[in-house]
Parts: sequence; C-alpha cells; structure tokens
Amino acid sequence: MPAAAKPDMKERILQTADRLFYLKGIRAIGVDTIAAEIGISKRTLYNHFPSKDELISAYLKRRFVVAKPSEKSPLSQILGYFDALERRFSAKDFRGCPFVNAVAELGPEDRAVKKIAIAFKESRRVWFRDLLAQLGVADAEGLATQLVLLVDGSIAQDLVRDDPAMARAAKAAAKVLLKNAGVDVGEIGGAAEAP
Amino acid sequence: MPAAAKPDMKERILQTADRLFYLKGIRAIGVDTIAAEIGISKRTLYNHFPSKDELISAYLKRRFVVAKPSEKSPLSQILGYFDALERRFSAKDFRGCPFVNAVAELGPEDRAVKKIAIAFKESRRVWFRDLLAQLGVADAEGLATQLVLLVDGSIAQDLVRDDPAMARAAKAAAKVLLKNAGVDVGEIGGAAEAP
DNA sequence: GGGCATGTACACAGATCTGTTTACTTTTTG
DNA sequence: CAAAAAGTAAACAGATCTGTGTACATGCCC
Repeated sequence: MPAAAKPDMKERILQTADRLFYLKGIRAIGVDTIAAEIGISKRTLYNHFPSKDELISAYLKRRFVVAKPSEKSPLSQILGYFDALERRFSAKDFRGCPFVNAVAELGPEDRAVKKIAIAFKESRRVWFRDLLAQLGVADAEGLATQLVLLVDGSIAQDLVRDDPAMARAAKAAAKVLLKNAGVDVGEIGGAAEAP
Repeated sequence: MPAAAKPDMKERILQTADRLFYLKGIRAIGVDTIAAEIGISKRTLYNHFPSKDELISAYLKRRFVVAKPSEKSPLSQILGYFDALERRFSAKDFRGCPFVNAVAELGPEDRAVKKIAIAFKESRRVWFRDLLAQLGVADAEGLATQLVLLVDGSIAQDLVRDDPAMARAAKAAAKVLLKNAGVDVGEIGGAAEAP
C-alpha cells in the first residue's frame, strides 16, 4: 500500500526488535523476522540500521533507562525497587535481565554489548549507593554491591524458575542487610512481608 | 590413520562440547566445530548423539554434579562455597552459570533445558537448606533461598563485570544473614574478609 | 578368515542468516 | 511540476547450520 510518511519508523523497528530479541533471544531472531513482523521490507530496516550489530546495540541502549529522581524517601525507593521487581516477575513476558542475557548469548568477545551491560550494572549500583548514603549508611559502596547481588540473583532465579517469590525473598534479605547497617526498616518478618 | 579403538569417544565429545558450549555459547558452536576440534568426522559425532539437542542435554546433565557429603562443619561448608565461587571467578575461563546461560540463550520454550536448569537450582537450594537445618536455623527454607540469591547474583555480576570481589561481597552478605538467623559466624567486618 | 561395529572422508540436501542489488512506487518538499 | 527522500518487492550472493547418504578403511571377536 503506502510507501513513506511512516512516523517514527526507527522507533517502530526498535520496539519490535526489543520485543523479539528479549522474548526469543538475539541470536534466535533474524532481521527478516523483525521486518516481516512490522510489515516492512528488509531494505527499509537496513536503511535505518546499517547492520544487525547496530540494531542490537540500539536495543540495549534503549533498555538502559535511568531512574528518574523521586520524591519518596530513600528507604522506600530501595524497598520499592524489590516490589517493582516482583511485579515484573509476575508479568508473563518477563525473561530475565536483557543485559545479562545478551552477554550470556553473545559471549565475552562482543565488546560493544559487554560495555553497555557493564555501564547499566554500574549505574544501578550507583543508584543504590547514593540512596544508602542519604540514609547515612557508613559503607554505602559495599552495601550497594550486596543489594545488587540480591537483585540480580532474584532475576536469574526467576528466569529459571518463574517464581515471583524470589523478589520477596530478596526484599527480606535486603531488609536484614539494611538493619544490620543501622537503618531502621521497621518490623522484619522471617521471610513474609505485609504489603 | 587409525579408525576405531578410541577410548571413551562419547566422553571426549562431551568434554569438547562442554568447553566450547560454555565458553562461546551453545548457539554459537556448530557440530562441525566440535567434530573438527576433536579431529573426528561429523558422522561419528552423530553416531554418539542423535541430534544437537541431545548433545546439549548431555552437556548440561554432565554439568549437574551433586555435592558429595563433607566432613567439614555445615557452617564452613556454606562459607566455603563462597570461597570456591571466588576461585572460580578468578579463573579466566569462567563464564557464568551454564544453566542460566542455556535458558537465556535457548529461550523458555526449550522445555528439556529448562527442566535440567530448574533441577540444578533446586538441588543446590536443598543443599544449603539441609546444612542450615543442621545449624538449627528455624527458617532454613527461606534462608537457603536468600543464600542462593546471593550466589546467583554474584555469578551474574561476575559474568558481566569480571570481578571476583563479587564473591566476597556475597560471602559478607551471607554472614550477615546467618548471624541474623542466630548462627555464630565469628567476627563480621564491613565487607572485607580475613582469609 | 569373516563379520561387524566403529571410524573416516566427503558430498549433499535443505534450511536459515546477513547483507546487497535491481527496479519500481509513493510521498514530501522546494 | 520535478526532484529527492523513503519505501516496496523480490531475487540474489555467500556463508553457515543441522542432519543424511555413500563409499571405504580399520580393528576386534568368534
């Protein structure tokens, strides 16, 4: 039918690539599949991205969203992160961390992918660290690292087991670590948690 | 050259497949590559494994080693697990958890792979749980889950960042969780650890 | 000696993947 | 209007992948 005047073709390509790469795997999806899914020709796709590698990088960079400043208290931001994790685990289209998956899939030789993955992991660690510093935690660096271990551990476990309870377990452990660092987190149950 | 009388051909194939699948990725390695690496013909490989899928399953099953009973105390077994992790992270050929990587690479539709991965994760959780029960921990189930989060989290982080310190951070966090559960773990530093 | 399992070498089928080329059509814009 | 920009359709090149087929060589056991 029509030819041009498609708005945000690049964004539409990226949206589709994101969904397919993330759900099925980067190596499992060919550029033909992405083009066919949108209903465009392969040539059009290659006019927007010079190679699949570029598309992969763009996909990962688009996934790299920075946390916006919040009005909420540092503690509720930290604990809320685990609640958000649990919601994401419960969604049926959750399939682990796209950065970890990409590194696992593409191997350590793909420097471009690894670089983006490292940057993302570091930015999230820094986000935790700054919130912890606001709470007056002495070793904010060390505790931030431990919190991201819980985050990534629950993501890996949920990827394999499809169990959103992993997020609750991570939150419970995070509370223990916070309390141990002198943060008042209120009551701490064994593992359960009152919403 | 010679023809038959190769001892343990199946095991040799598995060893090579293990190394290549794990280091480069399952989808990145073709059966030709494996056969060429050993110096056998592709036909021979297919005589031992009827399909690549079967070879993948055999690779993962072979990675699934059960922990042998130990003479050491439950606590030192638990803490020693994190020390072993750190040693593995320091090896240059470490590239994350083969089960998580396989699920990430092959997608959730590969039931055979997912089944093995779930079984492995569960067996390790049970290993922790039983040791915790021996220590008299009340909620051994919950704490075991939290410990495997730290384990898998440090593995995912090391995969991306190549930083063996992730294992030390996990160990430090584990100590805090153990202490909180009433286990005497001796002195606890901020994040560092005396060997 | 004679099967028979096991291996080699190598070609081949058929699918799929990245990326290009060619020729044509439609829309926007100066 | 006319040129440029953007898209379509479809074939193609060249590589790679899984799996099979064919013909031959070697070693072991009866």
